Amino acid sequence: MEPKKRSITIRDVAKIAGVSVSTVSRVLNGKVDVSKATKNHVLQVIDDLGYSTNLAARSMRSQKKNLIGLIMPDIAYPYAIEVMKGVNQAIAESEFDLLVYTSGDVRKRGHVTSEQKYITLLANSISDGVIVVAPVASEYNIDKPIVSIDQVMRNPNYPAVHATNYEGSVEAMQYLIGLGHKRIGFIGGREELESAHQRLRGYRDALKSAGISVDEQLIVSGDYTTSTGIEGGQKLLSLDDRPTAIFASNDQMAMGIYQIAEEMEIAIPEALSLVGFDNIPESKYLGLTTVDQFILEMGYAATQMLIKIINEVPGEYKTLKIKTRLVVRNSCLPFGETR
Amino acid sequence: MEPKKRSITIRDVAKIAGVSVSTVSRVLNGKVDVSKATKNHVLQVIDDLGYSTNLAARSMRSQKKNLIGLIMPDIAYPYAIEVMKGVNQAIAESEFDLLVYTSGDVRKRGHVTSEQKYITLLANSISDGVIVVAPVASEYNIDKPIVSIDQVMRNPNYPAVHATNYEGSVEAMQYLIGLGHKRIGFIGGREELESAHQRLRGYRDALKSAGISVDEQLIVSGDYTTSTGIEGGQKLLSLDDRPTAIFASNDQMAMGIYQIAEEMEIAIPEALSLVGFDNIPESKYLGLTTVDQFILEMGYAATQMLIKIINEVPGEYKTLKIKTRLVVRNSCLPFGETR
DNA sequence: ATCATTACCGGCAACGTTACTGGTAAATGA
DNA sequence: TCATTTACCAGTAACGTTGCCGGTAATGAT
Repeated sequence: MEPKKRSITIRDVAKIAGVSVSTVSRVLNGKVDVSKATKNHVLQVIDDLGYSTNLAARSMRSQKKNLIGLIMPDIAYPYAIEVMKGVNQAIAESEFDLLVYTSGDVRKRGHVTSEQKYITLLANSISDGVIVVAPVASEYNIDKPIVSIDQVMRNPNYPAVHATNYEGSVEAMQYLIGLGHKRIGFIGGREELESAHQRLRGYRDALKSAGISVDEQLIVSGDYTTSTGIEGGQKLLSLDDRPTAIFASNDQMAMGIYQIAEEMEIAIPEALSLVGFDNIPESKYLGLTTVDQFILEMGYAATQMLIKIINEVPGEYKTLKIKTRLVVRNSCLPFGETR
Repeated sequence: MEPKKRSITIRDVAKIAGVSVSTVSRVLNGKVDVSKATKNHVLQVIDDLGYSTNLAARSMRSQKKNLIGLIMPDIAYPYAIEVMKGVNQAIAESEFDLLVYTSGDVRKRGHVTSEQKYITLLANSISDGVIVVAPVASEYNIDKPIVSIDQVMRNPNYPAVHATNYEGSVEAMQYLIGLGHKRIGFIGGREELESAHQRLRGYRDALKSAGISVDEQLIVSGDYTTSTGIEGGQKLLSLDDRPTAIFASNDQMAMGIYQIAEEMEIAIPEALSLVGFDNIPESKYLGLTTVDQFILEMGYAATQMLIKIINEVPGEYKTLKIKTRLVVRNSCLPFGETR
């Protein structure tokens, strides 16, 4: 356990093996200009000494790092986890390794928008490319490929993978409307994210085309977290003329609604129909009807795209839209039924 | 989108700001020897140019990196995710950032045990310390602090955080035995992990002290994955004199048993009592009775411990045992009841 | 036997940063 | 006023690695 003063360097290996530093480097990188005998010998010494190359130094000197960075605002929520699974899967099939990077709460150090800072830091330093989830900035100061997951606000020039948020939202609403619901509440997502806007737009448009006027009272704001789901649900369910259905713009907020509804003794689906968005694994257990946006697949696709860009395989790399799908479970009932 | 040839370096900043490189470095690191005027000016230039320090170079030169590495064999299973949550929480409260590292399937590159290789790589390169989850190697060639989660096989000298696997296993078995079960199946975990051995030992000992002889037929092997849960369950449930209860040595394998039991039309808990280990989030939804080993807390504690070691706060850093707790849900029934 | 080619390897510079050393001008003390 | 401290800053040497250039010995061709 007593830490060594200095770790073993390539120079140590060279000295012991009786060769030059560059020779060691060459065997390390599988170059041709080295005889089999010396190669084996050096390899042996490397093994004996327990040498391992210093990533920092290598990455500083050479270009290819075989490392992909994944940047997320937080790590501990189902959406993020699903993305990671997808990314991880694509990574496992590739020659790359994954570096998941989270700064916890990025605001803790006093910078309000340090997202960019972290991205540049990571990207310019040690990775070949970056995947950024739910990006809030519109531009990044980067000399490396970057692919974003979830829609990008202003700058559509970055390659991105995202779901058909608008269409999915419309479909969910049509389902609810088709069940006969007219007073449908809506809980919005994080303002800074384009997905939140798209889903709200879908909500409004679906109502309009069904000839139902939008009651602004029924629209409350949230930020995709469970707690705002609870708050929003509370607000909506305390209304004098409370909604008979709620469309939460993600599943996690829908989970919050389950909680507050139970607390207020409003049965789902008997007294309240509920639809979510995302289809996180928990929804299956909850029996929540939701819009599947294939998060895992998005992570997978984004990673594949990034790898292609890094490896410079030719092709057009633009936004990739993944079709959502409504999965009906048992959190909804037709309006009027057993109410 | 057109990548720049070279990223902006500290030298560029220095040139534009009309100061020396070392001065820029000093403002970057908050040193004192720099006037307010120049400091602000340099900061301005940095902002204008969108400069960000190259982590690799910095980490090569200086000692402190403010980065902690988390190494896991895989990322996409509930246990790992819970650990990450805990680690992430401790990170958020600290001055450190987190680097989650996974090599996908480490075997894909032909090295059977590259776990060590990856750890040394990461540790010696860019982090101040490493947390390794479910370690299989007994020794690491590292000059940085290391804390392991889950029990370490042979070398108890590394500080580690782990659950009371043996005691938890005994408690689970006593519960099952207390319900009147005598033929209790067991599915084991990954051979290389100490936790697997401890849980098996608990199984055997509990039976012995209850005066029940161990039927080796009832012990099948697994590797903590859902699929081996299915296989093991199949084996056990196809036995002529099949068990009335199964103790799966982790929840994920228990989930596999739910699947195979449903397929074989064996009702849980009516026809089969089931107990797991871990208490992953899914278990709550499944209604699985299981041994909670507070995974998240383990991640949290391990991270705190590592940070203390890195910051050299004095104290004894040995193995920290976290007490397990049996959480009873509804996957078990007394023997003979509604069978 | 001579020349050209090839196989192999060592030396040196550079990547972008920080630690250290030391130097100059301003501020302070007598 | 002069000496001494202080505040500030520039220059240089590393950190561990890889890329490039060039050099020697062995091999092949004639």
